[in-house]
Amino acid sequence: MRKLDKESVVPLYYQLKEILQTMVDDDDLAPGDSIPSERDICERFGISRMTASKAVSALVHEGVLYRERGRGTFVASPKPTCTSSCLTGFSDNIRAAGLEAWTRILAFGEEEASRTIREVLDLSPQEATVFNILRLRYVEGEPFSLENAWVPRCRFPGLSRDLLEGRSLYDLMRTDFSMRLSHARQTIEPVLCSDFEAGQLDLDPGTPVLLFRRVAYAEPQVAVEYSKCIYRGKRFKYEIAFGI
Amino acid sequence: MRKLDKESVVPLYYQLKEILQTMVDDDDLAPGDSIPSERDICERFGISRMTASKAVSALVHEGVLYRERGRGTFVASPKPTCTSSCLTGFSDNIRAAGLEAWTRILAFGEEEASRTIREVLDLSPQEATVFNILRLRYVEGEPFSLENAWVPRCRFPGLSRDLLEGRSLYDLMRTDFSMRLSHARQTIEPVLCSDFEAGQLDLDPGTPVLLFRRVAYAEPQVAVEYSKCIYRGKRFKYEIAFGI
DNA sequence: GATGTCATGTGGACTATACCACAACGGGGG
DNA sequence: CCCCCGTTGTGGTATAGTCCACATGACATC
Repeated sequence: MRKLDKESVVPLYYQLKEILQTMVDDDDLAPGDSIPSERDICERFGISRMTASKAVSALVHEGVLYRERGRGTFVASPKPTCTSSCLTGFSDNIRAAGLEAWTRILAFGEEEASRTIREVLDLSPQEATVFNILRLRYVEGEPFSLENAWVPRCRFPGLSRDLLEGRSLYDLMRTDFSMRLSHARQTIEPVLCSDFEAGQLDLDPGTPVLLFRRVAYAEPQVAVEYSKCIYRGKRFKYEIAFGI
Repeated sequence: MRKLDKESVVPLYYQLKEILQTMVDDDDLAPGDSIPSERDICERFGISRMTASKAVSALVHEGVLYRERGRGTFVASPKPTCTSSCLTGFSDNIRAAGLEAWTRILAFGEEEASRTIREVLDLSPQEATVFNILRLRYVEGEPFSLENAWVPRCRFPGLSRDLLEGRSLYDLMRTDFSMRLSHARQTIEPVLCSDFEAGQLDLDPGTPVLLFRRVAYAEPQVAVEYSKCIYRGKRFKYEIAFGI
């Protein structure tokens, strides 16, 4: 057990936090294991409980540990990192709100649909090739959302990066493929952005953002797009009017 | 200046945090303004410095305030709001989905409305008394959301904790006050939950959650409720169907 | 006028202590 | 055998005080 240096300029709680973090990293403590109680820690390291608690709190805040009142503090399971870097969008109505908006295509590829996407888009194995489009959207010159969309190749023959450049995907569906969207279903959930997403959106990694997952339908019940979109939440709020 | 209720189950630091948040929201404090020093706050509210510091820390963590050693604590620049309204049929009714739901009232108080709440609810100074209701909602036995609601006393004479116990606020509005809600406006933003919120919702502090701010209207354009609601995002996703 | 010093006020860190709510456990009584 | 009820240990909150590092402005000195 490492000791604390009470003369150091590094705060005690921070030193203690590093020690605990190391123990978790080194598997001295496995997920689900309890760490020593705060009172134990005080005694072992010769510090006050507030200081011990502060170190533990920091790790709890980072998701390394979790507390249960009356039971103890435990090592959390490693978070399934959301590196899927899947993102999507629905911001056609940004312009309708009178804001300047434009889109940069980061990647445009053709690939075999994963099982999830095949199921969501209801694709048979014969038509399981999809276009995967990763776009970064700007509003008023600021990065706004990172959008990852999949559309079945069979429904959009000849779709290419050049064709999409500078245009809205939905507009293109309408004009070039005579496809009118009828509705969409989407879910919203709050997540912490990954390093990549943070870099693209000009945020600090770990900033809370909104993840929209969407399936868009054309004609009755024909899924034509699946997308996952990360929205900056700190700067933009979504206003929704609804009937009760 | 609102007071703290030392008898409440709501922690003092959390009450103080809400007060400070309100002051920022109400523009009693503009971006760049310094807030009272921690020692000032202690004295004014009759609490210890650790408690004051904890409240300030929470707001610093949320980006509402920032500290500068030796200088003070200041109000951060607000997040620019971008509203994109989409037509949605948003179902507020969990029970309609066939799930068991119940509510625990954590606090029921009567207080003078802050300026923001007065403006939002369109209250004249003569009728600026509001009921403040803090409720924890459970779905299928699990904590689901933490809702802080304000309703004008003048519109709900005789409303009490007992009256609300075990009932839906909206149901009560309808049956006991003959008030029919027409619509509501709300914004969604992703935030990191505080220690208190985490405790109530059985989450780890810092877990990303959804913050819904809502204004509900009865009859054409009469605001009858303002609420801030924290939803667990990890387990429950909001599904929204919308036309394009 | 420029410069250095010092008092003051700020947040940062820490101690020592207290009481509470909750979970787990175990013993005693039905 | 099961259930109730203390006991014990845990984290949650709060108090009252201490010392430190840093920023600022007033003031004295050069």
